[in-house]
Amino acid sequence: MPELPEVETVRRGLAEHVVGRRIADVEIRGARVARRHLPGPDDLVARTRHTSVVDARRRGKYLWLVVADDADQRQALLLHLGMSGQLLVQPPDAPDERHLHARWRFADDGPELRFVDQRTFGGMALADLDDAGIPESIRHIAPDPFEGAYDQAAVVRRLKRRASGIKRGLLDQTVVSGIGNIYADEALWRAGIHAERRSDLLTKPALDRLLTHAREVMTDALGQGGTSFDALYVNVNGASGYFDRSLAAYGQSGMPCRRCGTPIRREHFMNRSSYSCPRCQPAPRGR
DNA sequence: CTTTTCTCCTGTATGC
DNA sequence: TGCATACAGGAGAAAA
Repeated sequence: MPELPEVETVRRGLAEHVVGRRIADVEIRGARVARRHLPGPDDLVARTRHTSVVDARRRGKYLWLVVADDADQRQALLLHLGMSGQLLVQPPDAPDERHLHARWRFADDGPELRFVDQRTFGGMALADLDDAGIPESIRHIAPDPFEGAYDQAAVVRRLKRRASGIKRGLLDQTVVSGIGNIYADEALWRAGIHAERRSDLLTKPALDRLLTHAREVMTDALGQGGTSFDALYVNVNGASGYFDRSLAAYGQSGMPCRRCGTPIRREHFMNRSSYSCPRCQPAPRGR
């Protein structure tokens, strides 16, 4: 479940291993992985081969390679890992992965880049960059808490106007991006707020503290290389992150709360699981 | 307009 | 043992 810390870990790997290299060839297998590139996979291949990778950037859970052609016309190769996507830097002679969907070979004949995705919720598309350097197709995605463009007071004002559960707001990528189910639960646990508390009934200071916890828990996770529960999330070298050992709420049902010892509970919410401490995060009345 | 629900996918775990 | 079902959930389309 790659969220901001996991995607940032991957972005750093791309910055180290791919930026500065010239793409010699691109191979896309099947129609699904490039389904959001409306002109089709052949168009994507034709427009990215023989370009140079000049940057690797990220907003929320989206990341993109900035590629430049010989006239220095720049475009974004926009990538999303979805649930199970991996970007792997592999020796050209490494055997194909079971769910290999795309491969980039480079003019230097060095390691190649591969997009592997078991569930294919992830994918790629080409996009134009706007004046701020953001791909046009993700203009609806709000800045994430690590960006200069992030305005926490503005996010607080938006959450203060929403008449729905606070966790929905945390997960809404048009409000604040990068937070998924894991870090939403961790931020809510740190803040002592139940997922279904109404966003507009929380105080602005409480919303501000919650967002600060969200940024801090993602900073902590980034320091551990992200969270891995299984082999589905790995960095570009195939290595797992270690933040799963530090999770206080997510996936911890039955384990004692690290603050008060009460067993962590699991509830169903928005067609997924929510984990919280019954004592530190009391459910709102009238539910 | 805002908010909610549905759908895409496949490997793993669990139940009968 | 074998088959059916639940579950993991990001994001966008569709519905309310």
